[in-house]
Amino acid sequence: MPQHLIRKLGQFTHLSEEDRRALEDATSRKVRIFGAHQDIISEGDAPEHVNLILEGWACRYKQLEDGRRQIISFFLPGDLCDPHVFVLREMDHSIGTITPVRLAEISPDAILDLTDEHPRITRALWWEMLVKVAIQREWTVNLGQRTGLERIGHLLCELFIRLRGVGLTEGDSCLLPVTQVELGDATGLSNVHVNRVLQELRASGLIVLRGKRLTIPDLEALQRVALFNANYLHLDREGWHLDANGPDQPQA
Amino acid sequence: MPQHLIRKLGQFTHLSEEDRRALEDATSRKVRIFGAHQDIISEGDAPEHVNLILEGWACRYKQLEDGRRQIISFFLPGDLCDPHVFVLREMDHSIGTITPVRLAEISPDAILDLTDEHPRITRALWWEMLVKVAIQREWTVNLGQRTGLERIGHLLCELFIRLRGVGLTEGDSCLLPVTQVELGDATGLSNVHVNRVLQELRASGLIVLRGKRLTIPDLEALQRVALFNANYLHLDREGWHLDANGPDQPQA
DNA sequence: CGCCCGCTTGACCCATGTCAACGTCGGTGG
DNA sequence: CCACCGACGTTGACATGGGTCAAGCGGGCG
Repeated sequence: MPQHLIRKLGQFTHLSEEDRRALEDATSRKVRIFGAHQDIISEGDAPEHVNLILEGWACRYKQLEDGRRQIISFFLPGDLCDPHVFVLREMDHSIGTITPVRLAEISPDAILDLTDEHPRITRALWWEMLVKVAIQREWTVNLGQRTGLERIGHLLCELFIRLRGVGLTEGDSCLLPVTQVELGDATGLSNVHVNRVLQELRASGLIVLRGKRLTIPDLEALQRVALFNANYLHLDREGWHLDANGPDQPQA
Repeated sequence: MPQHLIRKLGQFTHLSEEDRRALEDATSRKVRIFGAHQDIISEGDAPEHVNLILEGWACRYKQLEDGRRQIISFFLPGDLCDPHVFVLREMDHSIGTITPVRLAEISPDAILDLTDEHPRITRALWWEMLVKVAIQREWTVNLGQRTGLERIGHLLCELFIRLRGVGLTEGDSCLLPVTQVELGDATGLSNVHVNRVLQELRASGLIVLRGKRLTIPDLEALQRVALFNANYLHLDREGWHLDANGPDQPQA
């Protein structure tokens, strides 16, 4: 079931067969289905379990009193929503679906069991959490310093590379099931301006975007115009040096 | 020594005398001094220890190739820089001082000892980390959705409340040792525009800012114009419900 | 005493927002 | 099977928040 999560964590460290089984076990107890544009948990609610996205896209967002809305981050398949929020009493933001979503609910206890018994999983979950925070920092830079064109380009690079990490790209293309309004909510731009920026990216051949399919013919070129540096995604098998079994452990 | 940290964690949970001693012990091994505008650690470096700010202000920042700079967050006295970064191989951003800074270097091992032996400290550090991430999310909203006036107002509210949490306010005022350029780097505005916004806040009586001293005569009023909601700081003694000693434990 | 850094102000400009209309496509019901 | 509808995308005209450039100012420090 949680192939995407396992594949993602595999970018950081090597997981044993038993690690995988433990992950499968912990994430198959309770599965829930949501339609598009539904709240999974709302601001003010008490967080009760950790959610693992199995399929579909979701996002964190925050709505201001006057209706302005900011998408704070995207959740893709394989993403965990806050392994440790239950330390806090209530949510300060909402998590909602973008597409229909299938997710696994994991109890705090199951997370504790998992990490108690499996040091590699523990470290891998740490890595996944630290990367998530690094992404949040990068969004701060994106919104604070980059132009509209750079913001959209940067976001597209990030999403493509994250999707690739969970096996959801085909060659140089992937599905991008978000509307232009949602891209605007994520980048702090109006939908009209998002549209114009997309036209510009298309016209310069940096992207092909038809319907929900995004193709990036030359990822490096797009990275260059968006000032995108992937270092914040920490993708270079960093965990191997911490892995007690060493990098020589054969891949299953 | 680490009064500010202890005071801050006390907003979340009750720490025993012994917890405090352990904190004092772990944070007094190695103290370092930095001048203003120096890097504590630079992008690309390998993180080696956790830094606790004892005195002075610092910030995370990221510099784009063309010179644009974004301040990603502020570190105030009592703030820890990333209790767990050492899982990652290299820094994807820099941490630099704003004023002269005195900080304690804590080794990863010391953190592990601390958390192994002291469950309340563990939970309190979790809380402090989760709040830090929540602040990062709020900055995303700030930069993405708020106007210049709201951004600056929001930042001032946040800083004031955080300083109050570590005992660094006097009544309705505090020290604000940052230049207008730095405020601009944090809010994604030009220094010129920051200046005009500050004038406007002054003119409307919402702030008094002379030299490095900031006074907020009516914090609620400022919160209102900045659309500031303090829920993301999770300040309401949330930890008491988790504290084995219960809320009835007498305050030292 | 003089210099430099940070603050302030004015004039002008541009990226992006707003408003409004129109196009297009997929789904639904008659 | 067609007509309609609503959501999303596209386009143009115009407005504006905030950026840029440039000059002046004031005070703390060498």
